[in-house]
Amino acid sequence: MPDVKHFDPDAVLEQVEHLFWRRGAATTGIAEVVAATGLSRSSLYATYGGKQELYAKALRRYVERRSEPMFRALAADGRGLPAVAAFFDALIEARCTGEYAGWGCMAANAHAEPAGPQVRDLLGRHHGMLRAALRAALETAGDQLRPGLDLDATAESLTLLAYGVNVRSRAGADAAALRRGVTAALDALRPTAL
Amino acid sequence: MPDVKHFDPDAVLEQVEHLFWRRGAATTGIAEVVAATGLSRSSLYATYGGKQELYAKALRRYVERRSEPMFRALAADGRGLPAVAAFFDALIEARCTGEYAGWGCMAANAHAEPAGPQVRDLLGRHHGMLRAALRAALETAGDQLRPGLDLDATAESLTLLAYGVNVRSRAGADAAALRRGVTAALDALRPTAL
DNA sequence: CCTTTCCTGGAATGGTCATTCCAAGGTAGC
DNA sequence: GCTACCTTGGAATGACCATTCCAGGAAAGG
Repeated sequence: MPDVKHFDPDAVLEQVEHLFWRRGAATTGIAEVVAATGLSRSSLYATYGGKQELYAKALRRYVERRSEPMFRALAADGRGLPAVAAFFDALIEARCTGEYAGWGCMAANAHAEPAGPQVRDLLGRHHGMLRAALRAALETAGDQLRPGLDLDATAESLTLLAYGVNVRSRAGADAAALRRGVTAALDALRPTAL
Repeated sequence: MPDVKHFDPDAVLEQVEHLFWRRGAATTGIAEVVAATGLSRSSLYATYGGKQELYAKALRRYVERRSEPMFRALAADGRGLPAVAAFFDALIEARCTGEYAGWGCMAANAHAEPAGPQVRDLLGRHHGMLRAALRAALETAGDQLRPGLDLDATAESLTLLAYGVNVRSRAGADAAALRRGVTAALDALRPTAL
């Protein structure tokens, strides 16, 4: 009983993820998925279900395998503000140079198109985990931060900043400009130098 | 020679703008545009061109008639930080309550889909004008700001923040949370109270 | 080595897409 | 009131969409 697949489902899903990430869900046809993966239509449908499910699975892979590892590293990094700065540096680097430049963040992109409950859950989870990671990083910042700062609200503002970076990077925003904006936001959190 | 149209082209374009704004370009069919406007296909094509041109015209209307008036008001308001706070309050109010709640910003949404040169120009213009307006407002803030602040970089960071608000509001983000995030970002710009 | 079982590939299908075309209708000038 | 012209509405068109189906094939158990 060869109930083993003749291909690696996760490797294929990664190619699908790349396709939906770059092109979006609505404008990407199954024919393109077939061409990109080399699989046949029937194998795709049998393995992953229809297009909506396929997109949801690809987005899930993106969130779990790409976003959340970065969020976990940020939350575990105990350095405080330098950790936050490193996170944003890595984000801008990933968004503006290399293989995925100009693709933006797949989760941020997904906000623009009509989404089913699965996708909506993933977007809420993405936002919640980023916010929690930033909050955790800020908690370790101690006196790197100006006194009296509301950590919850600050984490929320940095989360929104990250979404802004993601969106604008898709329009080919200048990496240096993004870095300046992020640096300004982080510098404002520091105590006033005397 | 009745070269007058039997309808108001701008009123129709506003309905089209609403449709594309809410539903996105790729997922909206011409049939829906016909149903929403009451016009016939031939009138639409004769007046506005094909779907791409129609979308570009609708986005142009959005930028010129909705975004830029707010940007101009922000740039002309001489109050400094309160002007910026009022701008963000109005933004969140518009994004989370009333007729357009959950629609996000049409220009921010447009980042997610493949765009022709016209659309790309409009997105650059949108970002540039918002950034310039924030910069102008910050210039009038005087000692409401902590000393030594880089106004260019701060304007960029607030621009990114606004895009973040726009994106997240499309996923039904809580208005109060957005307000807290914005407030934290603005508070960080103020001089430290002693 | 043969049978059984499930996966695979390509063709087939009904629906929807953007776009075009043509006859009908209404208005301005004469 | 008549003619000429432009706009309109609805039907027609060809391409592409997501999805399904069926025959062929490869691998494991006996």
